Amino acid sequence: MATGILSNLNEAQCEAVTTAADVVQVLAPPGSGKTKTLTARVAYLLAERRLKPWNIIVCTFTVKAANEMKERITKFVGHECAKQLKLGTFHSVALRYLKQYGQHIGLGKDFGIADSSDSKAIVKRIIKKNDFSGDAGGARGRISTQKAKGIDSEQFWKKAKDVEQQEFARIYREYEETLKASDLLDYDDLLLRCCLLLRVEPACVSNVEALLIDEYQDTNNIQYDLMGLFAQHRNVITIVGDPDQSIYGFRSAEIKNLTRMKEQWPDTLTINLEENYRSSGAILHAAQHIIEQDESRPPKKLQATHTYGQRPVLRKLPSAAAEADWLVAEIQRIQALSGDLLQPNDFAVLLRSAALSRAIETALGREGVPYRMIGGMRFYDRAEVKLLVDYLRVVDAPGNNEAVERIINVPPRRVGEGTVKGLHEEAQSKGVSLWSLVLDVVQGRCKPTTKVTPSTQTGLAKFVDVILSAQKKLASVTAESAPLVNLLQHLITKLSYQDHLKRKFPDEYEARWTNVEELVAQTIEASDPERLTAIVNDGALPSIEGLERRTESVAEDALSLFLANVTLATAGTEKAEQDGETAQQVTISTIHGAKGLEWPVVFIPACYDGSIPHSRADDNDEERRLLYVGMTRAQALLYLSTPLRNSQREEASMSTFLTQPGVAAFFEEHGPSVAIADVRALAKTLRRDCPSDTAIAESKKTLERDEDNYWPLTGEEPFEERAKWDRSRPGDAAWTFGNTRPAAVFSNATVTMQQQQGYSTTSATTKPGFVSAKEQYDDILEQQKLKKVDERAAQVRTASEDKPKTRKRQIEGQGTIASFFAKPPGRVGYGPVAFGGDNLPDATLEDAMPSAKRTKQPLHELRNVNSAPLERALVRPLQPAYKLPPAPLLRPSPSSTNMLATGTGSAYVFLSSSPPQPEEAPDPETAGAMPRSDDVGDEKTAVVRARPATTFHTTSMQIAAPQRKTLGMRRSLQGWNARGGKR
DNA sequence: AAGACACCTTTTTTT
DNA sequence: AAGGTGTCTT
Ligand SMILES: Nc1ncnc2c1ncn2[C@@H]1O[C@H](COP(=O)(O)OP(=O)(O)OP(=O)(O)O)[C@@H](O)[C@H]1O
Repeated sequence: MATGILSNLNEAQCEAVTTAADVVQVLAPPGSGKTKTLTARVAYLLAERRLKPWNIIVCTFTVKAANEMKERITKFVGHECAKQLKLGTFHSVALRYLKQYGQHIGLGKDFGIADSSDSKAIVKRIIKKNDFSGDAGGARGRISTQKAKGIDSEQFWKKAKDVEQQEFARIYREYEETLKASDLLDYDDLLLRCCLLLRVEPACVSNVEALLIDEYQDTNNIQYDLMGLFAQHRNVITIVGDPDQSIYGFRSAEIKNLTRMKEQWPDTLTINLEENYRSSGAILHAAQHIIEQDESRPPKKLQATHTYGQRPVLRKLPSAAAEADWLVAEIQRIQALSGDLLQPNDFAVLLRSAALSRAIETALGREGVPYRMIGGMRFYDRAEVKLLVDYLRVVDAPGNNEAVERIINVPPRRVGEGTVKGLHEEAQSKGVSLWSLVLDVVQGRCKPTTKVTPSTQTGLAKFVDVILSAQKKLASVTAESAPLVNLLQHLITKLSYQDHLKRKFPDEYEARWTNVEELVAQTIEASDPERLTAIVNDGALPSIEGLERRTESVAEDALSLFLANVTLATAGTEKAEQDGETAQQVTISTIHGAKGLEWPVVFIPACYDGSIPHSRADDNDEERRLLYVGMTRAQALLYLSTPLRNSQREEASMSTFLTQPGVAAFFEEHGPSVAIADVRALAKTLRRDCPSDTAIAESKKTLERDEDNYWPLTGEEPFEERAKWDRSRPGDAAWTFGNTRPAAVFSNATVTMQQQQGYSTTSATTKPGFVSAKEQYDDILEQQKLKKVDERAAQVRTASEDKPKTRKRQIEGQGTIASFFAKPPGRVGYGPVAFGGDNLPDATLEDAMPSAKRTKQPLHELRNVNSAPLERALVRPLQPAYKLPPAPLLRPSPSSTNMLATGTGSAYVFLSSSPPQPEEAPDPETAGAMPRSDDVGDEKTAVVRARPATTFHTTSMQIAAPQRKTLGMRRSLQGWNARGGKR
């Protein structure tokens, strides 16, 4: 057993895993196998030391890290054992203790968790009420900082010196009172109360035999205390961390906790790992050089185990849109030149902030590259989903004033701001909850001092009815009958939620509704009795003799369990992640979200001042570490880039971290030429089989351009800007080049360009290279124009022709020329693209898509993904659904759950970027290029056909009848619709 | 007093 | 794109 655990570890790692020392710190740079060591130690403790899984606590800082950890441990010890570990984020572990032992500190069982919007709303109201200045977000952050320091509102109140501090002290105090009144704990409270509990009742953790913590550099002081308390009986602690990767200072992470730990446990064994198993030498060198700009940092050894490899790329592009186009073209180029050694899964785009994803998503979408988005706006934070969740929260715990306030007038019930404010204050002064006051008012038990007009009274009555009937529903239903789904369906009906969404989001109703469907699907999964029982049982802390413990019941606690998971962002993520890994898709993530993960190819776009380092960041060193973390995610290829103008078209200059003297020497100015030898090296680094030379040559042929030489290295616009002046074009407004996306021109062209002879990478850095490229460009332009005329003639009518909307789009640069060309069969995209608005009025839709209804080819044959969800798509009506289709949603049997589950991943692909689409121009030539149905699912035969992209941009979503969309997929769909819909 | 509509700014990172 | 603000109508 032990040999299995230790077989892939080096000496230092082995020592860390097997050491008899109680307290162990593993301090090591990125990619040195820290997480691997930690998981191996868990396995070792279980197998060799015979610890019981339920006596081991494993803590991480993010949900994703927790899932990743669980997966890795499962590989060692199997699911049966792994699931019994007390493994999770600090917050979720703390929550378990509070749920089960909270009574020892006077905490009821039914407390809720305040999410950030609750907290912010509370603070905002307090500020407004008291006429204080300052922003709610800032005050909220300050409260959190104080809590992390262990200073409660009373302490702060006492030591507040100046007026400003007193003002804040008041906000802090009222905030705490408000939480208490609603029986809510905020994120920090979960940790604080858990600390309190473990101090008051140490027996709670008397069973704990070992504690392990990943990414320890991210601990804040409460978490530090919690660590000591969890381990207080046996003091067996293993932590791994890297001070250079500390990127959570904004939530009070203290790197000092490393030394503090050594002081508290003087026998701490510190082990350093120095070998990097992840990245090529070139990437490590560059990353190392950047982190060493921080002069306060002690020098460290970092030994590459891989070859030097390709130097990372530092690229300048004219605009954010151009950057995105270049990036996508590089993904396609590298995949092709690697002979499909690299697949979409192997690429990641890492961003400083989630909002930067828009340009990238647009470009990926246009090229039909499937992707998934991690981080950013969460599924449960979307307005249409959050509202329903808030209803559920009120049904679960009507004392939650915050949630009541948010839903009391949505949909509009003529209960306005003034009334709510009045009632809220009245309730507060009476010492009752808003809900019970409203209930009394409606049921005539109490006349409010607040003026309530008759129509408002009616509105309140409606509201009360919704909640009461829902509560009844919940109570009357047994665990076996999927209480959550029934409850949610009840609410949706009772609220006429479809109509509400239609009114509120006329342009993007479909997308919003799809999210509601997704929520319903999530609750199906969450209320699967087997699953619930498993969660309750495995989540339960072991019972300890002589210690009173509250247990959870599947029937009664399904709702609150689900809601807690929603707030802690745990709900649905595990499944979504598994699905995300099986489907072939490019990952887009924030850098924070990417910590601990790795990909063969990593892009970090938008490396400009203001983004990295962020303009609002107050610790530049942390920003630098963030860049370092991003860079060290890459195994084989790393691309940094910056647009010279950001998405708001303001001038942007390259990040100061990248303009320091000496940095340039570590980078290439453009993407690498990839020769066959490079592919072999790549295969070796990734420990994969190398494709045959012929396979590589074949896939290379599908590329129009096998060098990264389209965009000038200076960051200027490429030639077609000049072409615009040089050439006279027939008077077709749609042909305006404007900001067109030239990359798309090339990758979409049917005309195969002759390979550029003698055009080496080095010459790409010189101007002449571009001149010759221009000639080829002109050539292609000519041919493409001819082809365009042909296509136009062949098509009775192109949808975009008489739509000013599309024309405007084109002028804005949303893929003009590309629209008129067929992609070569075989590669480039991964499936047909369909995008954008499902929001057009039906008439426009039919106008726009005359061919939509003529489609002969079944949709699922058009793409290379799992066909199951597509069949679901076909069952769905073409017109917007006005009813929840009950069939797929109301089968709570395990098989249906599975179906939905697998659907998730693929639907993901499908909705995120490349929904299936009917053939746009059923012309025989392109039809011949269609894949046969038995080709479906084979990556290599992915075939892309002619399509006017602009048309799809605006219409295809409706035809593609969006399926379940999963967590994190978000904006792809929604953002698009929002865009397509306007104007 | 509530709602509908237009117009404005502002958008870090996570539990 | 969502939240705030301001104006007008009901
Ligand atoms: N002894 C080893 N031999 C071969 N490969 C290893 C070894 N140790 C780790 N690796 C590999 O190195 C990669 C990085 O490992 P891991 O994610 O555990 O590193 P890490 O130190 O946790 O990185 P980070 O600090 O970035 O989270 C993984 O692909 C892992 O499989």
